[in-house]
Amino acid sequence: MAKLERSVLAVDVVLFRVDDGELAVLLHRRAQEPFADAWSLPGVAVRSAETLESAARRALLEKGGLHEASIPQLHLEQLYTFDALYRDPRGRTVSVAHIGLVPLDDAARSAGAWRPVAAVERGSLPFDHGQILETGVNRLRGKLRYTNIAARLLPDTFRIDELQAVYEAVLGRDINRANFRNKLLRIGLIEQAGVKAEAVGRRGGRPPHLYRFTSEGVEAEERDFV
Amino acid sequence: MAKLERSVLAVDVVLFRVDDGELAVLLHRRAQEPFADAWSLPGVAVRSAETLESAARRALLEKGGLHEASIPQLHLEQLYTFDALYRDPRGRTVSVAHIGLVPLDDAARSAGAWRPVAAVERGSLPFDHGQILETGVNRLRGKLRYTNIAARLLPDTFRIDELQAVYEAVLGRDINRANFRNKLLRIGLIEQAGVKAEAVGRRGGRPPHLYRFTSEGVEAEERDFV
DNA sequence: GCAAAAGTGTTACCACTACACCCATGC
DNA sequence: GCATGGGTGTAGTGGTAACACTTTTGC
Repeated sequence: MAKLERSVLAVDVVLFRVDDGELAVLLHRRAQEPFADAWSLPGVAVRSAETLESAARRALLEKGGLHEASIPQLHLEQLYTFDALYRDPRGRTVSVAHIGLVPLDDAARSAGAWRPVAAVERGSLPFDHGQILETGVNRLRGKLRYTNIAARLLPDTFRIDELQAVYEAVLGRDINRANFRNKLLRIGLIEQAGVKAEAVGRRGGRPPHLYRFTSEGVEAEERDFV
Repeated sequence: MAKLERSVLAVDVVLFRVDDGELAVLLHRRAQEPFADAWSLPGVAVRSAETLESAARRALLEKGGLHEASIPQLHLEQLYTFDALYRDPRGRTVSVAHIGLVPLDDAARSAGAWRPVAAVERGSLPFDHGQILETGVNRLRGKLRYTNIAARLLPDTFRIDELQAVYEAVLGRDINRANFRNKLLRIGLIEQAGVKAEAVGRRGGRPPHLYRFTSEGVEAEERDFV
């Protein structure tokens, strides 16, 4: 069994994006033992002079394979602190897991090893990373319902069908198009950005308006959105 | 400024109970510097061979002044991990804050230094404990809305007016008696425990039934209760 | 009987669901 | 014109809020 004399504090990051209607997560191929060559969540040990968030961004830089420029803008938030005594065979390691979100249009979407969440076998991940991923997905689903966190998965302005695709990818179910639209506008979560989107890559049909999230934070909203 | 060479992992606990219609928190009078004699949240450094939850219970035992017998039964859950670089003047200390709940009838209610949450001046608490307390209150309020966490603030069977008092104390607002009752029974959160309560300490009026929380976990409920 | 507190029912309103239909554009 | 997708309105349904009313006890 692992030795427990010294404790290490680490961070692991569950970085999400929505890709072509699917929720995807960034994985990292481990170079060293233990679990060499296995796909894991990117993570690093926390240095004594950096915050957890800094460490999480460093994990994405050093282990994530993302473009460096896109990392400072990413939305990052704490997920949960995992502390099982023997979760790491090298010794006691407490890991503060984080969730990160990449916007649809970010260049980071083309870099790194993205895998559809539905295709990741939880048991195949090393350490307790399967549990961390599961916790992350559940948290993201929950926050989508009562916060405006979807804004961090989209560009500043977007079409409503893109927004709906994000909700459907994360929640894993279909949503009625008309009601989705009516509700989000009625409660003031989003508003028209005025201009009409150019018809890039579209196959005809009425051109959509662009929308943005309203500035008022909806963090403390009391009701479900969807 | 503090030195950052070595990192310490700690836990702090926000222990709640409802006392006479008021939400109360357990405080601890610090014996040593820094902040000697100040009232703070109970907390300890995590040992390398114990889990965070064990450390949190140990904090309640060593710093909380509770009866030892009531500590193993307490509901405990992680709140958030606080990591500001200079939150502790002695050096880098990352603290995994926890929420704890004591049932109404527990003997622990008579032990320790309980203070009404509304009366605790956040700025008077040492370190970032004011922020931790605020985060804890908000989390408790949130979970009351969509989980059965109120069960951990009550005995196994209870009267509906006691349950309502818990909700009102935590949420900080009045609730309509008839609708509260109808809804919680309709959605199956609680059920009759069959017997009628004895009229101990009551001043007349129809004797109330006793109720219990239904066994089905309501953790993942999608809708607000209140 | 009267007060007090538990328990039940009623009504108006509002939000959600499902669905039909209209609008604006490409071809 | 026709297909395609964006945008709007409506009827039915069900939950919520406010409140009145009934029931069961103590005195």
